[in-house]
Amino acid sequence: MTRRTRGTSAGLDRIRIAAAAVALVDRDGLDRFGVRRLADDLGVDPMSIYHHIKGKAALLDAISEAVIAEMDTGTKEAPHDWEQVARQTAHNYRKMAYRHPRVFPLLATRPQNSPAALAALEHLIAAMRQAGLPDQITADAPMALFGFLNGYLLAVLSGSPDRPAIDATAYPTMAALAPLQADFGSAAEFDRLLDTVLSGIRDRATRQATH
Amino acid sequence: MTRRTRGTSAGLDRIRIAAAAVALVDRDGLDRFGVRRLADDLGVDPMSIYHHIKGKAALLDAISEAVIAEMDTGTKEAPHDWEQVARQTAHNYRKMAYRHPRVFPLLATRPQNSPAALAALEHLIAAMRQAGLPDQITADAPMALFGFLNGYLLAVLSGSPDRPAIDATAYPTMAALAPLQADFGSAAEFDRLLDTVLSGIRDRATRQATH
DNA sequence: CTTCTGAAACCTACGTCGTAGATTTCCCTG
DNA sequence: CAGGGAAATCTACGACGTAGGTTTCAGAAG
Repeated sequence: MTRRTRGTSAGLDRIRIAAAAVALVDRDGLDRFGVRRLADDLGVDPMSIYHHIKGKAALLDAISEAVIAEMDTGTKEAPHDWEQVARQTAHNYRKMAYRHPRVFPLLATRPQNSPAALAALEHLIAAMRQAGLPDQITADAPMALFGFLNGYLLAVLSGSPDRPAIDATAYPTMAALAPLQADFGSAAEFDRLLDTVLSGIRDRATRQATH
Repeated sequence: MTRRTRGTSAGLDRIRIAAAAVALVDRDGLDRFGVRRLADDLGVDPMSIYHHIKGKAALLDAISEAVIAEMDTGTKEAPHDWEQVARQTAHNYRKMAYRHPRVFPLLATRPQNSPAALAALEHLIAAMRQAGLPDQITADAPMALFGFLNGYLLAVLSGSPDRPAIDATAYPTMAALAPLQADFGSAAEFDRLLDTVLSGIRDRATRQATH
């Protein structure tokens, strides 16, 4: 009963494969991910996967696409204030990242061209434009916001669970401020940093408007 | 003449290995990087490398350490205005990233605990503290700045050389603003986004001071 | 001058990986 | 009932990371 006979259907398709791949990365991490292990999880011959997804690189694309698609709930509401849209998007993104910490490096590294990702961007900059923000600042906002989100979440999620203590004599200021960084990775820290980035966008907008 | 006799020195050490590894990643990319190819470049047996660096993971650590160390020129000047320090650090970081675009994902993914990296951080937050910025904002600044730098540079450097055109009917606002994103990856765009982040830090500081 | 010792390098071998190419089986259409 | 395409498996190849053993040499100890 170990293996299927040769021509019978195994019910494989892109969706099922991507879901199993996400589960495998969540469980074992990116290093241990591979076509053969994925085939084992699916109870299938490794080469069967290639009839639906053309190679390992495409598999990684499918993983990031699946994880992004899982995130797009609740963006269909009426257009709010652009800052509310940005905050909501950022928090949804963070939630997704914490659900799949070992998948996240894939998202931060690869360009995101999936419909779900583009729709979220369109929603955000449409709200900014409707609010009357200068076009150049609106055009720059996605890179500023998602640049920060990707870099910050990458640092938080791939940081070692026990952060090394700092040498107080070599780096006195860092040592003095260390207590204020004790909530590393917390929602409170995230809110502070997100506020900083959004403040920057707002500030640049008002400066350019009055100039 | 193909191979060395067995006990003779090949002049290997951690420095030479790391330099060759950086050159190999620069040339062939992270996917093609491996112990055997590195040994070929060095004219050496693969296992010889293990007497100086204990495994592939440690090799990647050595690569990122070498690239960071190459960056620390010019931080020994007198303490300037904190914004000048931040801008200088950011520009140095960007220069390094553009010199080694295929190494950069390594830096953005791994926590940076090398002395060179810590010294740059200490320099930055010392300048902020001396300028009288609130401690919490100073403590948050490194994550805000390097979060942005890592995420943004990752997007710029690993983006495909030909960016896909956007669907004007599905995403009208993005299509309308596309001309303003034409300088993707340029120094001008970088300066605008860096200004945004630094404005956010400054703005938060003044708001907290007057509050 | 001889002997010992440790380091540096190489050689062999094992299990794993991604995937190209050929083969088998099923299902659907004519 | 014939045949063709789709889905799955089987086989095989080259490359990878690295554990364990072997060889050689330089310098210290006697």
